Amino acid sequence: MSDRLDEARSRMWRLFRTTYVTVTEQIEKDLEQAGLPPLLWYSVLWALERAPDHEMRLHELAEEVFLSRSNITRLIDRLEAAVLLCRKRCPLDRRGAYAALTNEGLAMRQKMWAVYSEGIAQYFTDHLSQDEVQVLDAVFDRALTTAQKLTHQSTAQEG
Amino acid sequence: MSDRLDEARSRMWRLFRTTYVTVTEQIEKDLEQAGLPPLLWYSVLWALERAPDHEMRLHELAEEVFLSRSNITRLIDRLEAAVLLCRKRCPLDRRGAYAALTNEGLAMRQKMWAVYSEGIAQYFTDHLSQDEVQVLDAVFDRALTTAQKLTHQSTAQEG
DNA sequence: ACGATTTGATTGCATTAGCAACTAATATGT
DNA sequence: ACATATTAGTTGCTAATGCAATCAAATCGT
Repeated sequence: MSDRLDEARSRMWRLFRTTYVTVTEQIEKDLEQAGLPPLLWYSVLWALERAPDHEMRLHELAEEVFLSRSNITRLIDRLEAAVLLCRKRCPLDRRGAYAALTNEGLAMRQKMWAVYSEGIAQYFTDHLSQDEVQVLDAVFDRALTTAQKLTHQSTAQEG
Repeated sequence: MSDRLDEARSRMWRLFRTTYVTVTEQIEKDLEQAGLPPLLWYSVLWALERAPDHEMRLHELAEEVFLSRSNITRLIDRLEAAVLLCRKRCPLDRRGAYAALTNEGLAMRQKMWAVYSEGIAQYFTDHLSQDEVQVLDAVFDRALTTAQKLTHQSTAQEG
């Protein structure tokens, strides 16, 4: 199995990982310093903003932001308490609930994006050529597609 | 500020982030399924294995694995309880402590690497050409260097 | 040399995370 | 149609995280 992963690839993986953590951590600090909520909140707000009618079912959100069910409940609690979204009953499935973006949530996402995008640029993408961006895009797109295929495959086998 | 980050770059960032989370999460699951500890433990063991005499000061480790001081204390507690490392007094600085890798820790890292490397390959690097690996390596290396420079700069200003 | 500051590690406390158990509602299989 | 299984969401419990406070030891300034 160590044959599959040559020196260059494992080195690259290490850099990948470190870059992710470093950049993300720095952005989190910038957000906090600006008195804004963490990146996770941004992910939720952004997912809702893209969704039709600015609302999503909780389990869809959980999948979108890679969180467990129980955790999404509590996260939505906090966002609701901050009036960035509100819960709505689902008429078609009376078990279910929607999380719906509020105007405050919309405004908050924009405020966060100012800091967030600045961080992405400053700590990462400013130093990339157009060609490099292209390569990274292609690579991640491919990796994601296959990784997700494998993931669903294995979960299907389990159940 | 949105000028600095064009469509291609922000899309690429989103893919970068999602790829990292997806691949990492899948590897964590594989480790757990194999009855092995999480990736964080691996990072510690691997850092120690590379270090001279297989031992490092706690604060060095904290920096290496991006954890707060208090957290590294508790993490080392757990690893010590699992006999994968042991604390050693530092003769030069009597405040300080070393974490020193044990034989069990060495063996554990190797066992984990079998699963870990398999995951890296399967979910990510198998689908990359040599050229792509080269580009990613260069890009991350550059990003890391500048991000770390900026980070230390800002913390220096603060203090 | 000695008081003031900084640094290394640990502990207390509050927040956040995941797993498992639970409730309610829907889907399925005969 | 009715018992069974699945799915959606919430809640209880435990583990893990970060910040602030603490304690001990080293360093700095004079």
